[in-house]
Amino acid sequence: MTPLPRFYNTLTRQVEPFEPMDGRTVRMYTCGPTVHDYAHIGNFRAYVFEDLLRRFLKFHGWGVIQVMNLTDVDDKTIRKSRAAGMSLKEYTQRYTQAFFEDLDQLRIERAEHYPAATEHIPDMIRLIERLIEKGYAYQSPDGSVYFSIARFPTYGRLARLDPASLRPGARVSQDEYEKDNVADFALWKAWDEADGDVAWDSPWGRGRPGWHIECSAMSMKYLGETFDIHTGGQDNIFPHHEDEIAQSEAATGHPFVRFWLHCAHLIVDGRKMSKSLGNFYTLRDLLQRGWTGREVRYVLLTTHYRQHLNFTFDSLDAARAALARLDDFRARLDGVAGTVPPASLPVWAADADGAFHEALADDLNISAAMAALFDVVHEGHRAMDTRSLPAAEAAAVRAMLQNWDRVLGILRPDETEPSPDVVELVRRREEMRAARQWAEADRLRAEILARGWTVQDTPQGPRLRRR
RNA sequence: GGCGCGGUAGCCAAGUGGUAAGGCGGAGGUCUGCAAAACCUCUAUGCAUCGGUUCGAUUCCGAUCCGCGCCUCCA
Repeated sequence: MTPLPRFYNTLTRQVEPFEPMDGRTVRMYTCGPTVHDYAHIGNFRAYVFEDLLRRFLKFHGWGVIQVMNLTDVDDKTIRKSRAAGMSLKEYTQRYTQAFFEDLDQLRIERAEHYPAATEHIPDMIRLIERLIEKGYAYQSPDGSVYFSIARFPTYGRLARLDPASLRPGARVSQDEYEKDNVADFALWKAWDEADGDVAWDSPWGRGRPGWHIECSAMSMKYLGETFDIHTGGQDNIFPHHEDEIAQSEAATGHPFVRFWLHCAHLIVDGRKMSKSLGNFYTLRDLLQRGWTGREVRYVLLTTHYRQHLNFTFDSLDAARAALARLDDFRARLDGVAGTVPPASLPVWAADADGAFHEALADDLNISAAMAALFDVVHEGHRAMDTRSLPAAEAAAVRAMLQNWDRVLGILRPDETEPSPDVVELVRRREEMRAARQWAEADRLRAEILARGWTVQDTPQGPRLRRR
């Protein structure tokens, strides 16, 4: 009955029907943050996309086991923690906590596992040992270990890159002469002075893991050697995900991941976000400017994930207006439905329900899903205008929207209560209105507005709305 | 240079080989003490440009122009 979801698989560059391997539970891995600073809205675009994916898979009826890694050891975390005079752990814990606070603001559901790299060093070491045993990795004189891409013939398949054409780029560091091939990548990095006291013992001496190996070790630990979905930003396709495939499949001999889903980048005012352009925003920056996490979520959510998202303050304005409309509709629906038990859906709502599910099943076509949502708002208002929406049907529509919000995560309003003085102003305005003292009533309305609330006079009495 | 993505109304953004969803914004009207919200009407003879295929293309093919991403550790 329900349509099988179809997703665009980077591996095949095609939209393919998706079903979990075991038919019931989707196992997915999502590349998480490097906890060296507050995450920016470009990062959160990816996490909101992954949240939509996870919520939709559940909405569709499957279980989900999602793993998101926390990279808490790398060049940046080491450098910044030392600059701050803090231990690595102390430093990364601060930003890990900030990350989870931001996730809550954006209404991003928690994954089942958030493994930290530093807590899985033994898993990584074992994986590297397997690769050495099988001849896919070699130790360099300084004690680093590299993966030999020459030993892995399908290297470059995901990114569609020809390994032979890979040339050293500007960012290749000085110590790379240790490698057999410039495109070989580090599995284990021998300690050097810049690492300070950050080091673990290994069969190859003291050092720390390379970046890619954590994702292979932790994903396979929690999800098995072959799992359903791996996601990330498209900038991770190469080299990160390419390298994950190489080291994982070389070690296990099995396919690593069935579906690779990548989201496109976010740009701001038509340009790449950068500190020098002054268009670089963290979520905290936007909250400080008075935007809500819900509004930011709306903007990040409602552009299809494979489309470049142009983030602007105009788009936040539009989000605020659209959410206000949704809130007004919901409030009106509540007024009609009351506490009556739901009946069956009116035809227009049942149609929209089907369209909503089908839209998301079509590679997460959020635009079409939102169109279905606004069709419901429109038809619902029309029905209520003509008093042709019985309470039981209104209750059914309300229940349907609550169900949709399991996927969208935007319909539930923020709980903001007016302060007692605003409530008092509203009460006095009602008195003035009852006494037909329009000038005074209007003055009070202006005063209420100045305090951030709009008053709507409805048949059920005055209704307050933020801003 | 290699690989890839995109150019649809004022802004954002779906989509289809048969004649352009939706959101924001704007104009007029209904309702309202006045508003707000809602509702009604209007807001792309055209989907970067030029060719081609076709009965018919925004949708397929080719070329051109413009914008963007990745090419070794940025979601």
